[in-house]
Amino acid sequence: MTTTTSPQGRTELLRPDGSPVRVLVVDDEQSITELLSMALRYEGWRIRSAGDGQGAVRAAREFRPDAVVLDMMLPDMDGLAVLGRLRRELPDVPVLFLTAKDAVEDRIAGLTAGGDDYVTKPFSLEEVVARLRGLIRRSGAADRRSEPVLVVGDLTLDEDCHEVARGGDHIHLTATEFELLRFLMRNPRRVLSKAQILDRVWSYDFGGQANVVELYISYLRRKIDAGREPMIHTRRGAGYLIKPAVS
Amino acid sequence: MTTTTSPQGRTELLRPDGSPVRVLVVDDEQSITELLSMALRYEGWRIRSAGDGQGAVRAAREFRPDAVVLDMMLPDMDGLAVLGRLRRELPDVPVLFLTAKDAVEDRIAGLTAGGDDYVTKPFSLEEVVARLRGLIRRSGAADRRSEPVLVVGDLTLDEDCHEVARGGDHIHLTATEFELLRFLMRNPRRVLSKAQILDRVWSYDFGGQANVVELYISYLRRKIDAGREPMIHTRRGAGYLIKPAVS
DNA sequence: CGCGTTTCTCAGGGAATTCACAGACTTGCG
DNA sequence: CGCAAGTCTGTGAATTCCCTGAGAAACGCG
Repeated sequence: MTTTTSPQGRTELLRPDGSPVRVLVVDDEQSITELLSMALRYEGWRIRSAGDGQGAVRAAREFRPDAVVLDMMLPDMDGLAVLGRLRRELPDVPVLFLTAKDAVEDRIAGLTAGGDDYVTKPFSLEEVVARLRGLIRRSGAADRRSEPVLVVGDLTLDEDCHEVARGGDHIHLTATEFELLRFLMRNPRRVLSKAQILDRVWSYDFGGQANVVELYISYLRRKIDAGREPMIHTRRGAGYLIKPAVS
Repeated sequence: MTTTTSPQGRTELLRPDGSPVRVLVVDDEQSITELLSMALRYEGWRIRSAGDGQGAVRAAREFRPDAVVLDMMLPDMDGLAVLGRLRRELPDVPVLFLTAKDAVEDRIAGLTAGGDDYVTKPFSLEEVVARLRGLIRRSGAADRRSEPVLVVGDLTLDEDCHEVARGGDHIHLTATEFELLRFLMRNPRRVLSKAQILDRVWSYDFGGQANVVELYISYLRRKIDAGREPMIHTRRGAGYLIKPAVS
């Protein structure tokens, strides 16, 4: 796969032949498949969705996806059975498991040994997209040149090892801070509204106050902009944006 | 999509084949659909409107719009249900949600996640048009060349990062000032009456004095024309216009 | 289980923004 | 020249928006 720059200025993954990456989404809750389809389409990927094991296998056969998002709780088949059938259709395709938080983690842990990955419900879209990008990038067909490091000015964020540094100084971020910064850095120089940020960085069932965003922006500023030329800017009444400090 | 310049000097979005962009407007208040239809037609777009979920789905099927404006409060169906049905008809079409101001915190969750956007009622037409243009521009079908930067003389306005500069000097504007300037710059060399400006830049339920326009023009002049060749001109008894300073 | 870390709510304070009002000024015209 | 309509802008009040400290609750790890 190679990367190109979309009209939005974001980089998207492509297959070696230049066609878009194909992702199959399998979940029985339609609201989830819709949410995921929408978000993944926006990444520039081609999406097919299925609501049960039967449909998943059928879709796998004819759609030939490059990656699969698979809920482990399906109505008609055991998750493992579905996985087995999928594997027979698509031996080398990476799978991102969706699982309930309290589900037996060791069983999943065993499954991910082959290079697959998983996220727990309720997830944030940034998380799903990031893991999927990682899986696709690392899967055999992926172009190795596609970079896992985001750079804006002297600020760098490594999606692989979850490390952030500004001007050489390493910066420790919590999980939420990291995701927020990643979202900002994947959309440099663009104003992002608090609603957009909330929808993307917080999990889909978050029902809290929108001012967590303000709070976490404030945390990020303390760690990233402290004593330096600020990179995170407020556009009053519109949102926030990150851009290189031109000074 | 490509951009062309109309005889009046405005740039409009077009589809790749040169036909006008199609937008579906869904709202149960007829006054709103009429207001929006009128404003969006003026952008050179082809408009269809629907007053309920049923009609929206039907219209989506046969009209095949490039974007949808969707009120989340419809009489016959839940907004999310309508959204789901629309998504099945038009998987890749961006949606601009209309929502009551106090409902924002409620359940916008996930709505803007796919690159969609929303505005709160009461909205200003400039806001709706601008967001819609943004959505259409960023949607897959958009022409890569369509620029998010307005230029008049040495004055530039970037709609993505909400930045304005004249002759290289960065200028800070408030939200209202920004929208007013955007409206002026999208209609360069054309006289805009105070009534037009009020209808376009202020929200449709604004009940104040008409001289806010004068006030904000005065603010803009202080920031943009201060100590330079003026670009904002008064046509006494007619309105205002912006044009490059020829000096 | 216990402790440190992380996430999030709440509320106060401060600053920016919006807008009304009123008086000064400008322009066109009789 | 003087008037009237139209326009400009200083002042100030109300409001909105944003930032951040403090602390409660949830989490994670040994």
